[in-house]
Amino acid sequence: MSDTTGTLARPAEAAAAPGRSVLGALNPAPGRAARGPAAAAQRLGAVLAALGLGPAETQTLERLARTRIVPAGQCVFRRDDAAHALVLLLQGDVALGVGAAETDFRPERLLHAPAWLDLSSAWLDHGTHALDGRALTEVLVAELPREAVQPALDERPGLARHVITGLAREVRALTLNTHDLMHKDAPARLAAWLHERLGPEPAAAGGAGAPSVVQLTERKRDIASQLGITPETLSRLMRSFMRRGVIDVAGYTVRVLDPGALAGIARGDEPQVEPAA
Amino acid sequence: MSDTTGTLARPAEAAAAPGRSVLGALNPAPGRAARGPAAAAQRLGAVLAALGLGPAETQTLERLARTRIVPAGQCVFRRDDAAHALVLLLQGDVALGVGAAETDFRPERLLHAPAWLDLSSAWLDHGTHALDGRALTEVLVAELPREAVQPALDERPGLARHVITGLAREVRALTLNTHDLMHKDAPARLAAWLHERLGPEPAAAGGAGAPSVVQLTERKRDIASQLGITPETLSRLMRSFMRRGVIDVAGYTVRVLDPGALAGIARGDEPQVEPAA
DNA sequence: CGCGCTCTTGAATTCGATCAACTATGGTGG
DNA sequence: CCACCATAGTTGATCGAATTCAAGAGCGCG
Repeated sequence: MSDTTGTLARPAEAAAAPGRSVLGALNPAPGRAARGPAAAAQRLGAVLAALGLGPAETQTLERLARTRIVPAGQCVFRRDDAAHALVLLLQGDVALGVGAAETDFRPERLLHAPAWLDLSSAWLDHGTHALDGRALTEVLVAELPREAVQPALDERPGLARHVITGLAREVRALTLNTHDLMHKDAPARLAAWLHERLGPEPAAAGGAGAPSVVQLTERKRDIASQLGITPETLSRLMRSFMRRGVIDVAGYTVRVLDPGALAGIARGDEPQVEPAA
Repeated sequence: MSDTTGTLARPAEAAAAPGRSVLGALNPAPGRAARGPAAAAQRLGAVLAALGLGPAETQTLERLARTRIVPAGQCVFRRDDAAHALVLLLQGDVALGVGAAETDFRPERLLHAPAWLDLSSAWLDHGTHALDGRALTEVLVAELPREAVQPALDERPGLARHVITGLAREVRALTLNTHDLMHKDAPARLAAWLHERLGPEPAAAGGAGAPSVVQLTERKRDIASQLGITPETLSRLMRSFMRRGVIDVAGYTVRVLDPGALAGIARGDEPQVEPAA
């Protein structure tokens, strides 16, 4: 098949996207969590700051947090576990989804540090985590017990504000996702997913000067799982887009040739015509 | 078809479920919103109290709120409208969904007063409402401008706590909904929906003494839309469940004959066998 | 009564899943 | 070094669930 070859066995960890903005400096040892209490504490402070918290709030939370290392493949938390703490992902990648064993686990969302793993469950009485959290790499997490955060919240308005904003963002993302699942078909969802990871490409004036590239950092089966489709369907869709000249796929590298067409497919208004040739 | 008849044209508004618990007294004039500033203010206070806010928080919010009446069929807010305020539903029913005109509007969630209509969007910078909100009946809403709520939040910890809890509940509901959409088929989703509206029926010892009844208060097409299926499929599923002896449908009244079987279908572990006869 | 609305039922169709090879890659151990 | 195996992805054939299209039935209302 011509030159569609690329590394197949795994998405190259070394090929991770170059760190961007403030968070760039936050990935010192990719794939390996910071070892030792001192390193963990330092990392916690950096992550809290990166999430937009002020120095005072950061210090308050640092005192409450308990950090924990979870080896790759293990569960960070299980759904139906009582959620007594907010969970923050300091380092590594975690999949939120369902499934008993490491096999047959179906990820619904993938998170990369730094990010909140579960900012909501602990606030609900008798709340449990809604999903399993499974470490994809070795992972460093911080847990903030609700009982301890509660009073801190009352004293530090900035903290409450941060929690509210984080939750609001999550509500928005979930609402949009739900909408897509209900009303968009598989091609539209994939196109939207790809288009979203393009970032704001400011209208390259030149022709084929700098085609936008999306590097897939996760296995295709996990991407498919997030989109609510099977790996087979994902593969067929990729090929279909390729035949239409919208993208060019080589292994885990996707070059987007026609962002406009991609957006059209994502909106669902594209008539799905495919050249017979 | 024997006695499956029932009122067809509309779900009888008068047949609304009997008011339950604290909220029973909150529906004085069903179908018609409280008229006049005084009535609106009183209703606002009652709703805030019913939502679990203390007297101090209630008074604070009462001062900030602006109430508004929206006639049936009109939009309470449009998606892509800038969201500058939290929106609270004081009276009436609203559908959250998408669709330009009153026809071809696809509801994704239905809300009955008292409830938060949009507790999240206003917290996001440049935030817009994620969905259209369309009044199904004449509706009374209260809007709490974010700029005004913000400082109140810093002074009254109970307020922040309430917002956080509300958002956390929403995150949980959306997460579970997303999960169902991705992994459950149509019969399972419908069964789960029905089972949820059964309420905690405490194991009726008697035989066919008091079969649990679910009164549908909305059009079946709207129920289907919420479940992400077509009205035709909903109709077929209802009939299928009926043939299996799980439920009995008469117009907008659904009698659940076998809650256990319903739960089984909802879990998806039921082998979908249907008696040939 | 006829019109408009909602729901129902049937037939045809289509999208995506499932099942089953087969290819490509990387790691392991002889 | 190479045979061997495990894993990831691709491709094709087939199946089935749910939508679409089309027609009909029940009910309320002017």
